[in-house]
Amino acid sequence: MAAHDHASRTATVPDDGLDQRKAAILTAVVNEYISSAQPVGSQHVAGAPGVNVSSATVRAEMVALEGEGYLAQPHTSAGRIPTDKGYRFFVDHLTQPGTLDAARRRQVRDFFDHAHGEIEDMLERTSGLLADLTDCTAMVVGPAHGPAPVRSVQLVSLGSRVALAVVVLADGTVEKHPVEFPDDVPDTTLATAGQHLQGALRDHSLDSLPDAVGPTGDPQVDAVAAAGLEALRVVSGAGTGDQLYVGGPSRMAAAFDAVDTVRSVLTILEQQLVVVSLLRDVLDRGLSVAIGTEHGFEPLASCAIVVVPVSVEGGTSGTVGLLGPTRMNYPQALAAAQAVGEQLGARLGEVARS
Amino acid sequence: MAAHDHASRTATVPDDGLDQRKAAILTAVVNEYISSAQPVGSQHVAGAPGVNVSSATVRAEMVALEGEGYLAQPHTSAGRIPTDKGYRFFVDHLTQPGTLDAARRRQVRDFFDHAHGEIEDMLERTSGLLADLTDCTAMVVGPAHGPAPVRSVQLVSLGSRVALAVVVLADGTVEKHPVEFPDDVPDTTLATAGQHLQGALRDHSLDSLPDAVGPTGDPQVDAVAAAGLEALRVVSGAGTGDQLYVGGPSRMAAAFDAVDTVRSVLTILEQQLVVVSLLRDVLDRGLSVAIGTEHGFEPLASCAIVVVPVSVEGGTSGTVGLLGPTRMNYPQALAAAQAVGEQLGARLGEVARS
DNA sequence: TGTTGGCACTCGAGTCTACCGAGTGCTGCC
DNA sequence: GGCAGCACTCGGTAGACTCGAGTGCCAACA
Repeated sequence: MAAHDHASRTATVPDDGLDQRKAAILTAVVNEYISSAQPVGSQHVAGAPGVNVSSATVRAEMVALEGEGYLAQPHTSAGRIPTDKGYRFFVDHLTQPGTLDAARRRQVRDFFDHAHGEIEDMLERTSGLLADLTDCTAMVVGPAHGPAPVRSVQLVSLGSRVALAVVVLADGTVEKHPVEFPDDVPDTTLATAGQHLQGALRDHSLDSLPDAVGPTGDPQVDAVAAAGLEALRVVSGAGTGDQLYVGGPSRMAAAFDAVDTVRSVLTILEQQLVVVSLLRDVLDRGLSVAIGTEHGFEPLASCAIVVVPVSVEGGTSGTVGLLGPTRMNYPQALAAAQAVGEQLGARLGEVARS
Repeated sequence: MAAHDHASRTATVPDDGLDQRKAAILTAVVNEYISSAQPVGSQHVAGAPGVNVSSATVRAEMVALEGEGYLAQPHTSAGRIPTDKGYRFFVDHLTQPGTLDAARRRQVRDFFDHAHGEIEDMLERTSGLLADLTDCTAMVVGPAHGPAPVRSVQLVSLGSRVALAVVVLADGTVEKHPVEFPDDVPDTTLATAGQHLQGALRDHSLDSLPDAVGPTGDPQVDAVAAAGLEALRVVSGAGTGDQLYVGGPSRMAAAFDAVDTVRSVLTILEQQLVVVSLLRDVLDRGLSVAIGTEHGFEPLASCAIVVVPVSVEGGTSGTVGLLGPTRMNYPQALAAAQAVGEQLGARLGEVARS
């Protein structure tokens, strides 16, 4: 109780803070538990740098930390493990911005130096990179191309009554959707309608498509153009810009030893929509790390999520995320996600700007 | 030994065969083991349909089957489990072509009735369907569009020195690749070069691109066109046609209880190239089922693979496959894969033909 | 001669016990 | 307030034991 009083009344940092020694102890417990996955005993902590007191004192402090909810004991006579609140404090106050080690920094640089080809490929490979860097499952959400202006619209005939509406956006993405016609459409009509659409839509964004394109005088062309516009509207609604790329889901199998946990986490990861909205949710709440139940998504209660927005040209679009057990290496994960997110944004910006 | 002589000398089916009773016993063991995942004892088998003998007789036959390599015993005083050879015989001789049950058949029909939109989406969702049908991990390899003729080529400007080469193929797929130029290229030059390429390449396939397109008289246009052609060559080489879609990898976590096995299998599944060539390998060897070590790929020794080629318009391109534990439900898996493969082929054919 | 009931045997799985030791909470001394 | 000392707790491991499903063998039988 003395310890408790000390913490709540005379702590160095008044309110949500812990005095320096408690902080050092919490840090030691978190670090040790992250690397060993075993409950941490007072002896180990006493030997840690920054904690120059005996194990007995550490024990007393640990009792206090447990009372305040930062640590938990799986059972009496076991060491302590951090609670979600403990991790939260660690992430918020005990870990400096942190940078990647040299090897990883080079790996990121090399990757983006050699990144080329289609944007989708690059996002996919980026998720692999991030998984490699952190040993967590990585999630990359492609930039929503809402604001990207249309560069080209084309109707390509695939058959007498089927065409493909192909639209190229300024960010280098290509969207397409099949269009079916009730009657045969001659190639010339298709081409004319395509050009008409292109003229009308160029530099619009998919988010702000006009309700209709002006008449051309030829009713058949108008009909075809209207059908094409409809297809583009579908594309814009489907929002393939929110495409999710998951890298290294197998890492989740290494993170847990209960096969049930693994299965349920993998099941979640298969649901793009769920994952994307989960990431958005976390970001919307202004967090970059969601630990345990903080994201309010029960099935991932034993996981932590790291999210970093990708900003392209000032605006933010796209997300880079990491999923791992709550005892993940937060500093490293954050640093890696930030580095990759930054580089990715720069790279995407290049394409858009060039 | 009497039993053994009986089997090897006087069996009804002379060579690779088993007499009817042994076959019935093997069938019972396989079926029981598939559904229970527990070693099967002689009593259970004696009660199975088609086996009207006592457990003692079953035991004698089991000894023979074990001697011939169809069954194995995890340890003395445990029941028998089928060996890879046992599964093989079961698949080859003891299971009739088999059809899907009504509910699943309807599920497949409904799916393809409502399948629409982009081909990639459909393939992705098809893998999900197949996983749902079989409770295995499904693999769908997109049709290589080697033979599909080019319907449209376009160079779209993304910046003064960057364009996107976009090619639409008759099968409804769209490929693209960025093209960079050493100098600024005016839009008109780009458009002219694009049209020139389109004229020269239309109805070629990506597999048989010409070495060069004829000169236009304008050297800058020629240079741009050559760069565009080069980009298309990259696209053709990259062969996104062999794109792999993996559905329901989480099912592998339910199939094994060793988390290590799960992890290594998932790691394999993340390597597109490995999986695609594995499937191709199995098909090339004329198999539709590869059990255990038959595929010669060590890390998947405890898995079985079911492969069905997808034939579009007579020719075969694309593959659907299933990955599960060796004790998977082969008849159902085969039936589902065949049904889905067939429907998928028909659907892809429709697009190509229409 | 093939089939069967009977029987002794095997061995994994589960239960119980004892023990070890890492770790705790407490207490009294400095 | 910090610390050494100490009794205590309790999970994990190892060994003894039991249980029972399942086996292999054998003698009897149709």
